[in-house]
Amino acid sequence: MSIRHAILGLLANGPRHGYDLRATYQDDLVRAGKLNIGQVYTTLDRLERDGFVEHERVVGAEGRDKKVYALTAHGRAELDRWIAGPSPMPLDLRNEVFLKIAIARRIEGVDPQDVIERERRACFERLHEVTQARARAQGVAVEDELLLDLAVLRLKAFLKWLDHCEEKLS
Amino acid sequence: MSIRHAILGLLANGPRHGYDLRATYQDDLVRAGKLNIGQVYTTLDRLERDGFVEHERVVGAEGRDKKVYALTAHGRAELDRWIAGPSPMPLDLRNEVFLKIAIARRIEGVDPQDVIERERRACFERLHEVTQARARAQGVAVEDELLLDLAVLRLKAFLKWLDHCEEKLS
DNA sequence: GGTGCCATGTAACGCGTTACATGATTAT
DNA sequence: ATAATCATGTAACGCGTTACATGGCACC
Repeated sequence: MSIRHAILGLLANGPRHGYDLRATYQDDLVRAGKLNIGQVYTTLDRLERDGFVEHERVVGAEGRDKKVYALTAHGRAELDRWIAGPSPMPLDLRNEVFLKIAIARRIEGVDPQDVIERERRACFERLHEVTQARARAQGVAVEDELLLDLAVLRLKAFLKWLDHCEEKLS
Repeated sequence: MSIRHAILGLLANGPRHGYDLRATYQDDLVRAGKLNIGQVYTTLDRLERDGFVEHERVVGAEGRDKKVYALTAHGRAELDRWIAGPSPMPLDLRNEVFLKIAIARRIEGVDPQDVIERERRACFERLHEVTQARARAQGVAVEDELLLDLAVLRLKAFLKWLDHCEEKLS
């Protein structure tokens, strides 16, 4: 549901067309993120179908055809509702590492402690990468920093959890 | 990709049929988790198509028809490869709360600090719920505890991040 | 006779990804 | 000329969810 709301959010500051929405998303909203252009168009179709946006065909000064989308009142209400409400924090019952450990415990000849150790190594490496990226982002853009700070906190929490798993399963 | 591997993992201890796989998943592997039975069958179809499993029609003692699936050598190799390799730890570039904050900053009349405050409250409540569930799980099953411990660590990390956001965006 | 569990599926939809196709304009 | 960018789409596939459909068996 995130891309729908991201697009609604970008439209809150005025009408835009699909290609422009993608550029704004990638260059301004989530600088490290990629947004598939095909998905933008299908998402806009669905938003229009649901009455959140409406479009107008505009022939630009250059002669290019554009479909310029604008928020409807309904769309603005949905955006406000989304921003005002809390985001779900699900339990992550399908966590891949958890599943891997649980399965490893059930198979003969596989040591779950080895799995934990390998995941820990990979997690450390990842933390290192992200920390370097964080250093490079320092002072460039606040939001880039925030996203990387979140990743760092998550990875540290995960490492703590892996230690915890090792203890409890020994 | 998690369900595919979970099913391969459950088949490592011997052949099973779809309905049984789902029951084992829910009652043994991820006790808090639900697995849609339709998805089990479509996943088994795909695993078979890819050569990871093969099935045999078995008429049970009661007269019920069962399709009993077994790992192929290829499937076992894939399972081992999955267990041995690290799990991806992506950056979560589409994190809903991050998007919400970023969008809130770009819309007039919306205060991102309010968004952060609301998310924090929701996060606290969630932490409280999960902590209670954790207490109930204590001593029942180690893996139930681990999953909830992970959730607790994640929520705490997220709360820390929200505090961090509040500072940096003020 | 009905309810519930065992057992298998299909269909429709949403969201996401990759790849392909089509044109116009702009810059080199 | 031709490559890049602007601009719009479609098609195919994977994975996930909900809902629907079918039938046998067991128990009350």
